[in-house]
Amino acid sequence: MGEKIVLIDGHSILNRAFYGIPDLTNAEGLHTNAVYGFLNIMFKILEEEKPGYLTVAFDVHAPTFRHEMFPEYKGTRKPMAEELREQVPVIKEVLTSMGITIAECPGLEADDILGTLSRRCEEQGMEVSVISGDRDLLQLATEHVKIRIPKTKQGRTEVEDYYAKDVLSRYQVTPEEFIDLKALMGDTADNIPGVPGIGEKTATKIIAQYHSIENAHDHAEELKPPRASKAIVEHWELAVMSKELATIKVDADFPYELEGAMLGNIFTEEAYAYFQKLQFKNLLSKFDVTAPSNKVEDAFLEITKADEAKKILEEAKGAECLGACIFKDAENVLPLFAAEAGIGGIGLCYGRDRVFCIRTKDGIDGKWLLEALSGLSGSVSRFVMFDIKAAMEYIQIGQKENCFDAAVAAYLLNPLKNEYTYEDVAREQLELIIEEKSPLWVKACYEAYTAYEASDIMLKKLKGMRMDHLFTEIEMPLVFTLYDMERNGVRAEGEALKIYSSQLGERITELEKEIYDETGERFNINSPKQLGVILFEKLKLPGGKKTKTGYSTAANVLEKLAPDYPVIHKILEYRQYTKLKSTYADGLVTYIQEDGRIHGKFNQTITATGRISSTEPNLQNIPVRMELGRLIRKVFVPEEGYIFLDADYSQIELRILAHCSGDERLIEAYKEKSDIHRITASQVFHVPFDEVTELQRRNAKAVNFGIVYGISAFGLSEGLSIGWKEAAVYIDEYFRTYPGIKLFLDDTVKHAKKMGYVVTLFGRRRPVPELSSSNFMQRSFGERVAMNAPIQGTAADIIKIAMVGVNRRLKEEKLKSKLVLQVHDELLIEVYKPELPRVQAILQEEMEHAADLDVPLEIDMHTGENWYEAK
DNA sequence: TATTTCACG
DNA sequence: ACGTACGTGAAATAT
Repeated sequence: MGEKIVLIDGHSILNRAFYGIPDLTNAEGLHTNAVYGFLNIMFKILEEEKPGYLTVAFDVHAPTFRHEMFPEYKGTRKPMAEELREQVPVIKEVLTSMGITIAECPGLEADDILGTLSRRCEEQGMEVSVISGDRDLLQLATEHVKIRIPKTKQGRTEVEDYYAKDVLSRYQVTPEEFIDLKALMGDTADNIPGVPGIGEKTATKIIAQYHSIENAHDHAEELKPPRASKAIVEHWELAVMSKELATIKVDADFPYELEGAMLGNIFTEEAYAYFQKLQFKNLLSKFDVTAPSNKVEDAFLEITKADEAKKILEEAKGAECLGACIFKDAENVLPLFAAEAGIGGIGLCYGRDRVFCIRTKDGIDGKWLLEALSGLSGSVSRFVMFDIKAAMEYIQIGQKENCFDAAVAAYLLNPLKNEYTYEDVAREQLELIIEEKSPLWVKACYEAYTAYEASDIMLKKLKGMRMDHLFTEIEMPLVFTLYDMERNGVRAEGEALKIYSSQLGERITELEKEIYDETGERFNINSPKQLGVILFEKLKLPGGKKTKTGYSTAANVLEKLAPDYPVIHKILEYRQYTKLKSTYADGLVTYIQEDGRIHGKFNQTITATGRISSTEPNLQNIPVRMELGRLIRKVFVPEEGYIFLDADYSQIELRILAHCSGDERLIEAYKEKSDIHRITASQVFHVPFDEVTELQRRNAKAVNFGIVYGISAFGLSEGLSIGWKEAAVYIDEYFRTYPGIKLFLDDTVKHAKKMGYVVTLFGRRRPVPELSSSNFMQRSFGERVAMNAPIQGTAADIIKIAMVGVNRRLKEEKLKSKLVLQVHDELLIEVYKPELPRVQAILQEEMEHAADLDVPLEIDMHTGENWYEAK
């Protein structure tokens, strides 16, 4: 067998990747999904084929036509989406950086290049694989030329392979005849007209029998459907022209050196840098080259001697700015012992040539080192770290006012990213690429250096974006508030959870049995796949497909589809119980620590809107809506002598909307009465307040929700289970009633489209890149985001202010009561009983006065011996 | 690792 | 013609 070459249809694969992969952008806002998808397909093919040669063909973008004589059939093509267009030069650069040959030639389409190259290579005795998303290429298939069509199914790419015989068995025509097939049936995507009235079926029949349009034309009288017979004679010229259009050149004349297409190492340093810039993290693992060394690194020093460490720590005292990090002893230590071993060392930077990693070795004790760092944090003018809250497990912060959390700053600059590591910040703020395989001590130096060097840059950017106040006065103080809250934790009764769990377990077993009886089969009820088959195929329930992998068995779908089947209710009940058992009863016990409390994490750099998120465990989604689940809250209890005090804002988001829009009627409504949904119903439906029906109130409530989510008739109709048109009427009536809201929302979207981002009352930004998408769905999503983010974000700002205020007051007034939970618009405080009146006053003041709006901020407050009672 | 479902605001 | 409500996280199953 001869040498192997892979030929890729550049635009076709890029196009496939673009539509097959959800939108991706790198830090600079450059769209990268098509490039990413292209590379994935290419790597997959290369791994499979291991070819000796590779070439990627592109069309030249100057206005050239494959067939100059029929330009009208090429001129109607839709313009390429801008998000895709901008990726074309990128993929070319990336390929070039990998030393991959790009073939393009003015006047020639990629198809013709591929056809000609495949023919030339085959003639030299090579095996050829042509990769394209375009079935036109099938005409090139031979015994040695394989056409490969990748399909992105459910995120994975599968490839359909066609040698000549495969084309025959799939389409009943040879590759050569495939051209004639196309000529008859036409191809709208490629602007090949074909013969009117002849579709795929007829065309296949004709070509399979007569092998060419010419022969078919000669035997026109015999052609089977008389309709086709007539058509082929009548439109003979069109058929000939179509054939010409459909024919790919295999003898084009353009320069090409096979030697240049030989595959060397494609994982070059240059390519590595590109991949980093494009943020193709999981593709970086394919590289085993080392990136070029950076100059800053030359100044880094590893310190292992105690006296040197002492000198440095002394020198760092009183520095203008100190960047620091703490790292664990990661290398070659079993996890079991790692905790015992403590830390591996610290990174320090207080000048561009003052970058050190001090390791805990021989004479350097971890505890001593951490104490020294604690001291430094109080002596320097600015103390910078990534994730100070996490660092506080190891050090005590000297003065909180001078702290700068680089991760939090980076989050404010762009809240859409997944993580805020020093590597990311180094790349984005310092244009510094850190080699993944660097030794641990070098990484520590980089982290400290990045903290030191980027803090100023980021602060300037925050100032420029008017977020310096948000950062210094809200987010940084919040770091310490969250730390306190995590440390406090919340007490939970493990025994009660276990009892609850076993009770659920009993009912689950019962339900399981009943479900098996009624379906006549034992299966895994938790498997949507198995359940779907049982319900929709075996029991033949009405309804059908929903998700891309099969049937949807989501509760709302099942409820709507088959409310009359008792099995359905059993299954939904089963779901409810298993959810409660696994996620809450069993899930929570594992988090109870020796002190009887759960110390969950509250994350400050996760959400796109500015909200806090809760993990390990998530304490922000403890059941409350259903009584059965709500019971779980009884296991959350204060310690002896304490009582829970819970306060939540009353409709904070709608109040924010009232304030921001300045809509007079809504503002008036809030100044008067408290049942806002009823007022809305009364005003929207033009009925007296006291005569509003339950249904009207419910509808008004849904509309209020919809407004906050970024209203759409479709969404509202889903939420209310009503028709699309009816929902549109509600929205229309709502906007007629509150014209200020409509104006405000329109304005917000307009601003977002112009500026690319939206802002909260306190200056927090959320970029909305989806607004510039050419995809309708994405763009609509962007519009809803633009309407929702300022409202949800402002609510987040306000409760953050309240949290900081409450926590500060509790500490200032030396109270024993402590903040234990935040659930977006709700705070839970464990109150030392004698302090209850004082704490109630503090909570009320700090929450209601966190912001000064045109409408009052009201809270509902309750006490209780557990969380169930306090809500 | 991705998908589905469901808990919360 | 397109096909969704906004923001999260955990567990279980499928791949």
